[in-house]
Amino acid sequence: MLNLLLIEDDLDLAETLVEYLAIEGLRCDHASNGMSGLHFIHQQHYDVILLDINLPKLDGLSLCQQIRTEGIDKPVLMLTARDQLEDKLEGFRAGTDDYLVKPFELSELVVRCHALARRRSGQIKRLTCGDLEMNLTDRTALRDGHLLHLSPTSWRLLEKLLRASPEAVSRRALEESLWGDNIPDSNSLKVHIFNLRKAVNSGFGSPLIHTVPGFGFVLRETKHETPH
Amino acid sequence: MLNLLLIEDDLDLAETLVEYLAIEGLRCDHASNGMSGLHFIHQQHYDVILLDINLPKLDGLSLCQQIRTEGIDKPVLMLTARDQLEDKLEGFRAGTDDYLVKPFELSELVVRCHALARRRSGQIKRLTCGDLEMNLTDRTALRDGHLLHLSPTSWRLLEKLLRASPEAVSRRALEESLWGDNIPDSNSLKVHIFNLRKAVNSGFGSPLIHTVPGFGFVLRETKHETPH
DNA sequence: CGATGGGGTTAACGGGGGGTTAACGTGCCT
DNA sequence: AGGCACGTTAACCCCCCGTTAACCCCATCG
Repeated sequence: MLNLLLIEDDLDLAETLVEYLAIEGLRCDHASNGMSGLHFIHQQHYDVILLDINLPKLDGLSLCQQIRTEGIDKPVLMLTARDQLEDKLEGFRAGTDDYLVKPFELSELVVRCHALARRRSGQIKRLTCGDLEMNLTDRTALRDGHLLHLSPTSWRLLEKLLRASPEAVSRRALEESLWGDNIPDSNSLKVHIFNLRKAVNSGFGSPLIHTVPGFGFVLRETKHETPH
Repeated sequence: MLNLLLIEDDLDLAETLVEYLAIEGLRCDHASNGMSGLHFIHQQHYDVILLDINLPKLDGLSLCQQIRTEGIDKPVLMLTARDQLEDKLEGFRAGTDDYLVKPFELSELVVRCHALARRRSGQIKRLTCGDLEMNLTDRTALRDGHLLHLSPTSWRLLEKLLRASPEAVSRRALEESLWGDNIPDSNSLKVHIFNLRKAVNSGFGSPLIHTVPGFGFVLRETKHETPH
């Protein structure tokens, strides 16, 4: 879920926006002047910052410039009634990422927020299954929030299984994805699966890696038990 | 210098645009239909893609969707005469990053291009990660307020890692950013990483530079460790 | 019953990835 | 010349990790 910060001195407009954004499933804090907005930004993480230009205490352009020189690289979307070309150019010069002229359609604001957030943090490609999450870009794997320690091959195995999930993967396919054409004739795969199981299930309740007898393995949250 | 691709079937408009962009110092290739545009994208690196929606062969929306599903994450800016809300929403749904309605001011297009391309391409003058901060203008690096002494290559290494942070960087990419095409076949990178570590971690508690086994390195604040 | 075979577990070994150190050369500064 | 900073290279060490071969469990079947 996205986490936004709205910096806007028109309280009516702010309230409307926050409410609407909530309906659309976006959390949104609100600051009513520039200094307060700056404070919020330093305090907490936001995916996108919605910034009015006419603000008391510290105007939007200065605020934007300031956080940029501070090295804060958060996406900024300026919301303002100023529709002249020179205003826009000034906004971008100050370091904004997008510029929307009031009055605007709420739904356009929402999709632009998503676009901005995706470009910055959404470039991260992640695979998940239950409480297991694999982050391809920073190459970390987490189970229930805890960092897992995976060897290179364990990593590749898990990636393959996760990509296929909830489908099962045959031994053959797994071996091929690890070794290509020349597959060792030993039980190497078994050992790697074993290690992977140990790493993924270490201390956690339900196992995620299940074996499919006579075929291969699956990664899925709950395996249907059929009492017999 | 930015490298753009314009996909637009109106040849007059295209020519005008390309010329104007050249004046502003932006290189711009031109494709006159969707299929050709796709070909260009696969062929070469672009910083931003300018995309018309009404296109012969393959329309802009489909093209955008397609490259997104291919995992191509380049910034896309849609240029179109369609100004209705629903058109815009459709554009963003297809995965565009920005949407500009014709006719538009050329200078606005330029600043939006820069905004889209800015992220990893250098305009940011100050990079930080935790208590580490790097000031590109006066070429100083501080850790917890203390000045770090970095050799030129250590500096370049750190900059590369910092720009990518919190993403991991492969050994290959690091070597290429240091030496370009002719990479030494020795363990030079190892030594430089070692020196950089010494400089960055000198006397401080948590290390910031982590190795990703079998891949490369990351710069990030320490994550939660597993309870064994 | 014992044989068989698929799957799980464990430990030993060996190579290599990665870390560390020092020597050498080169350019620069005095 | 001498000193210094820096990049490169080679040598060395350690321990992780992949491989392998055992062994174990247990189901199925003759």
